Amino acid sequence: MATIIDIARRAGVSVATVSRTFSHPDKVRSGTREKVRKAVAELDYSPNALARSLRQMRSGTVIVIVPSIQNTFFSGIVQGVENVAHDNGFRVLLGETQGRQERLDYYAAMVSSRVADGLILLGSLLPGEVTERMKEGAGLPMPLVLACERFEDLTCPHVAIDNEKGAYEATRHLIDQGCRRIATVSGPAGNTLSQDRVVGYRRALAEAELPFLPDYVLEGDFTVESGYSAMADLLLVEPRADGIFFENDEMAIGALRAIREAGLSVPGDFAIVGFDDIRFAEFVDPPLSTIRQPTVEIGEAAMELMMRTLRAEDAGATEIILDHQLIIRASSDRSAGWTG
Amino acid sequence: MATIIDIARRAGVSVATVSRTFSHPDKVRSGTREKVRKAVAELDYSPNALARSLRQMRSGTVIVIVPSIQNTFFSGIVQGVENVAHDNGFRVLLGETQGRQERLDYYAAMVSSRVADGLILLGSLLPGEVTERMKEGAGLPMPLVLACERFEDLTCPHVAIDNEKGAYEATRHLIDQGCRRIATVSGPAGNTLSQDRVVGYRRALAEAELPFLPDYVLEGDFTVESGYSAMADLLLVEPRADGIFFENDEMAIGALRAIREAGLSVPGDFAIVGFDDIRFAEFVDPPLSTIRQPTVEIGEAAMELMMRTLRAEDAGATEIILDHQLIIRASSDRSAGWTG
DNA sequence: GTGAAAGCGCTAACAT
DNA sequence: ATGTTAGCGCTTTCAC
Repeated sequence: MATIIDIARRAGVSVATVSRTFSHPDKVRSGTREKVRKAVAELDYSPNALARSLRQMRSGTVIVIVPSIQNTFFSGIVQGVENVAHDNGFRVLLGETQGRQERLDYYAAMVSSRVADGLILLGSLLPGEVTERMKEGAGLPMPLVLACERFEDLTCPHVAIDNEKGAYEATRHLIDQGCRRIATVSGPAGNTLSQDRVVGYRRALAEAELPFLPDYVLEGDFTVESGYSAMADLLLVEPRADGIFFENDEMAIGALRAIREAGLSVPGDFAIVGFDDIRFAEFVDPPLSTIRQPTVEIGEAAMELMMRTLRAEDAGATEIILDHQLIIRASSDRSAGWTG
Repeated sequence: MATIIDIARRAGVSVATVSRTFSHPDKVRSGTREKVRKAVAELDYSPNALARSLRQMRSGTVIVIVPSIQNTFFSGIVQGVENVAHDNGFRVLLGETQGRQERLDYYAAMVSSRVADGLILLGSLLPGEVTERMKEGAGLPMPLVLACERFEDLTCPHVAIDNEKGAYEATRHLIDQGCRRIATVSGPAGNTLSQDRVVGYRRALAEAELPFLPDYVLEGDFTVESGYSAMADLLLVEPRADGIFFENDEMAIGALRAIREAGLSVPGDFAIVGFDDIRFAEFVDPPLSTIRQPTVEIGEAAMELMMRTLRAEDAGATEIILDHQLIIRASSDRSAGWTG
């Protein structure tokens, strides 16, 4: 495997010139550049990024942490991250945690060992190292940007939508459709994003002077399966709800099955709204109303914040809130019946 | 940021000893080991993986290439890869191509520049570098393992299921359910995996002495959207099909919507079978019959092959074929009506 | 069991 | 514009 020395020898120049040809081409005369390019082609050389990173003390790589690549919601965000990373000469790699702390800590260790320069977190987990530092009241132990989730007591650049408002609008929409007994299926209790959405749900109820009933608040974990079983539980609650706000689309899709199996219908018996607008949302029966998040923009903003952090501009506690959008489909449309 | 020298100084030993404490603890007396561990804790040291990789000439990282993290099928495979990687002290990172050649080439370049040691490919794309070398009749330019897809003229370790047989069984099952006019929606034409499945479909037809009608073979691209539009086309074909084999579940789910919108039913008007058994398959209406692939096992086998390749054991053209399974759900069950 | 030292491939400061 | 060289942090002979 050819090294920079081989190229230098072959091109009849110094290693410094070869290096410059790659990093600062404008500082090399074009004739020289040509000689180098020729040698590179002949020997099929490609620079050793490890050596370069070691020397430069930065890897030029960021890792995006997703809870699950099975969750169809993250793709747009990753796309956005990559757009900006590419413009800045950075690589993007993905890590999947499957909700396991150890897995996240494993990726965090890659930053500590300088395999990557920073982490963009899409999930609801924080590296153990970070949690410890927070307790000590110290700063972040590594460059970190949160996309979507926020954490109590953690000062960290962060981009998201206004979850409280999104949930409020979803619930409000159900009320406008004539629902009066509105339930919700939330994410895991510790999840701030989920908590924010529950707050929005309650605000909409309060504003419409509808009672808040604890029995109408079920806890899920954002999976289809949990939506199915939460719905099974909800079917037993009297009086029966007539509208349900699901805190993500996957759970809503799981619930559709439970409702179908019970011989009930949507939106006739239950008007339904989800959250995220995943790709399947408009293909289920009936097509799912939902809150669409601007995923690509979230990713772009997150990577911008990461770049600022890495340039030591200290993005600090910068918080970027982007706009969401209520998408009305048949699952909540009681005005015209529903034809699918 | 502490380096190995800081630790050596603090522990009162040489850098060699510190290094050995991490890499070959058995070659260090336990008392010495303890001193080192103490210094490490005090200075919050973590070894610079770049320096280590540079010295060892291997990065200890493999990249798994997925076409899209929106495709819910890959998660299990990644899980399997990680199981084996972890046992071997390897890191796993993901790269998403979104079907774009440039993106794949970008990840391939990470191997050339020694950021990663090899690539595990889940998609239907090959790095440009590899394609070129193939034309020259040369060997692989980098460690590569194919999971799922195979390529003509490419000698490369590879793990998959028997796609031809899976498709045969799916089609055969439709025939057993009484279907006589069976259509199929394939993947992109160039895709070998898709070609293999079409072959299996045709074999089942031939065996049952059913005619093969080109009009009954539609081309999709494995997305929900393409399933929807292929189905829209298929609805216009006379005589109308009564059974359809979709080469993946996503397309089948898209088709369900088109069928619904046409006022037709499944499995009454069309019995349907998909492929992959993605998580949503049993939650759609009606639940989808499908061919389940042993995803975790595929990933494990792929990483085993990668390890062999990296240990220069030259896995060569090793091919591992794993068992699939026909999952029968309501979408193809005409024996008992369908209750969802 | 432990230490001294060479060197992995590259970049950047300095010299010419 | 180009060359010389130190050194990034680590591992690994080779001595002792």
